[in-house]
Amino acid sequence: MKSIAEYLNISVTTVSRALSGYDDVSPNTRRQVEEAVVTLGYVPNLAARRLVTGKSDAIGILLPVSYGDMRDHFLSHFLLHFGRSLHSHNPNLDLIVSYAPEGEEELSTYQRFIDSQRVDAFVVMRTRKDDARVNLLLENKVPFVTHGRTLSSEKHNWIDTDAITGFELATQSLINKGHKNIVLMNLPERMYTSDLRLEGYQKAMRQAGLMPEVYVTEVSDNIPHRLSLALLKRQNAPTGFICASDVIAHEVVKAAKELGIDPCADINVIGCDDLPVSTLGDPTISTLKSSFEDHSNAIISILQAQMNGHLTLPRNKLINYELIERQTSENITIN
Amino acid sequence: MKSIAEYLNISVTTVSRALSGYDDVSPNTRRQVEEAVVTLGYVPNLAARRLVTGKSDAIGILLPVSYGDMRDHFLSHFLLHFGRSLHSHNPNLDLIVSYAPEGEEELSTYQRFIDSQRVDAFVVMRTRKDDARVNLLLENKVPFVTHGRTLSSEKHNWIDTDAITGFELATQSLINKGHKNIVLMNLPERMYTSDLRLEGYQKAMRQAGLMPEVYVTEVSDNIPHRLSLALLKRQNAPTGFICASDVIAHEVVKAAKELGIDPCADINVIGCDDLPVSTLGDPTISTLKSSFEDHSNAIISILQAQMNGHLTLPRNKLINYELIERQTSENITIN
DNA sequence: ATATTTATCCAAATCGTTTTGGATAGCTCT
DNA sequence: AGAGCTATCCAAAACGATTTGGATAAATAT
Repeated sequence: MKSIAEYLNISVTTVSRALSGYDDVSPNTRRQVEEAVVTLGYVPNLAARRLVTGKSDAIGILLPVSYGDMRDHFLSHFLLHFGRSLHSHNPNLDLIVSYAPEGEEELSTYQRFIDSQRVDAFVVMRTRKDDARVNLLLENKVPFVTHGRTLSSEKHNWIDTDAITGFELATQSLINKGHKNIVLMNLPERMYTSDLRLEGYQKAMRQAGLMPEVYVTEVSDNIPHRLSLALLKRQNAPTGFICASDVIAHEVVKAAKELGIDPCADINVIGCDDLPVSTLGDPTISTLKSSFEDHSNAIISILQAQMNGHLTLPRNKLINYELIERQTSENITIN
Repeated sequence: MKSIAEYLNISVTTVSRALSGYDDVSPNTRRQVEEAVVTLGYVPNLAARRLVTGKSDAIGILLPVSYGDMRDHFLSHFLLHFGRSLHSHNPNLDLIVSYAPEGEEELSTYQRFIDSQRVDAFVVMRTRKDDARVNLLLENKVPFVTHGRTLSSEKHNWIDTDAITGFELATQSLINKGHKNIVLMNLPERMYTSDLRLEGYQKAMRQAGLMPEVYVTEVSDNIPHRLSLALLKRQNAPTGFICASDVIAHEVVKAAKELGIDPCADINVIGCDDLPVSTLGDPTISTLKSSFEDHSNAIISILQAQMNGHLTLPRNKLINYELIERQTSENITIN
């Protein structure tokens, strides 16, 4: 920048103001500066800019994955999509990815990030009902959006899938096919979304005068598999399975096949998230899909509004689920 | 930092030197400074530090994914693992993720990153045989490691899977089972790794006096599926399939099932990368696995050595493939 | 003709560190 | 006692941008 100033015999101030679009620089000099930028190949030094402005032009995302979760499907795909959206939206915004698994060091990791002003804003994934990260960020007055609601949603920005409507829809669709015995295989209640999914499921069941039956399982390892086997083997086995993740749905299908039960003709299974596993497997698995694109765009637009100070009240956005019917919810006959 | 200096009645210089571990500060003052850091809750301002040192304490990874690849399995999982390894190795190193799909803007994106000194080093994914990114980074003297070799590998740091040995091993294992008719379903030759995989396959086939037969396909959509159908339907159909990706292997299995061919008893299929798809499907798919952990650690250790200036000559590391035998390479009888 | 406004420019301060190049005082050694 | 060390400290100059608070000259208004 100094070299541009010398090259054009003007002051550094003017160069800076010309490039920042101030209106107290003549059209003529502005043009000259712009030309000089090209010929001299000037690229601003981010550290200097960040030092003086106090902004880092970066978004942080502290992944809540510990070692056991490393095959997490949702997060890794979401990350890829979010990064791409952010980049296409504003290539000058950096995405800084780091790790803060739920537990002891989670909050201190956030605190370090905040204190060092590494990022201007956060995206908080996998929100819990009562989420300490939210309080920490609110106290520090750092812009952020959560992916998922919390019990104090009215105090912060969030986006979320419309889990109630989505799971009501899915349950409804199985009810319409004549299923009487429909179970919900839900994720742990720690996450708020589990409550909402449960609510949607219960709503549909209640309306149809059916008895809700709910199980809670982690996505990992063989818990969902063992649970599926037990359910399918029992006397009055359920014929409809609403699953909080495609991975769980996949386990139900696998268990059914092991027991000689046709996962399409004898039972129906609906998963959630439209992960690759739901189309790659045989049979293909019906699922509740919400667009990563929509998630990312919603987050980014809220974030930008807040970073520009346009936001006084918290904003939020519900993303619709769409029921994708695949082989595991083909028509069947219930006796 | 100024507040610490005032608090202890010493100079800012001394505070800085105390914290940076210089030996011209007395043990006593050093202790006092350290205590003051805690009581005053001091956290260094990264922008200021970066401005003066010229280092950014960040690693950049510019993902070569365009919209069609968004379901890329390898990259998204690799990213998650690499990030975690980097973080556990040095939590103060940021990982900056951005996007530079192969094409027009690829190099200019790299150039912008280099010029703005956003990162100290790059990880370059999906290397091509003749990779312009490598030249650009070499010219700019920026530390980097490629994930995959190039034709000018001797000039830069790289890590790679030992594709020759791995694919030789996989091919060998099918030969040992009695297969005569083994095809390689390879990825496009643009990437160097395709050549090496081919070489390993050919080596094993030559040694056994068998005729190599190679097809090239992208991972995407229905190309591998159509190819599989055509191969399985023909007169003298192959019984062994070595696939450059689990996704391709999965398509072979799917095509076989569609044609009433048992993907375990009638043919054998071996994939590559040990992606979730290979264990989630039915049948489970045999695969060549290399540990993400090993990849990440190798990259990080080379990167750190180079960033510390310890490196004069380029370094590299070959990661072994391990053949994971699953249902698609169970014993079969070849007529 | 003088006062006021407008359009354009810039010197200097600032952001919070690190680094440079001594300064000082107390010891040790002849 | 004076020279040479050693241990400890620090003032000031960077780093490269933005922002503040005018300065200047030309145009306009009174």
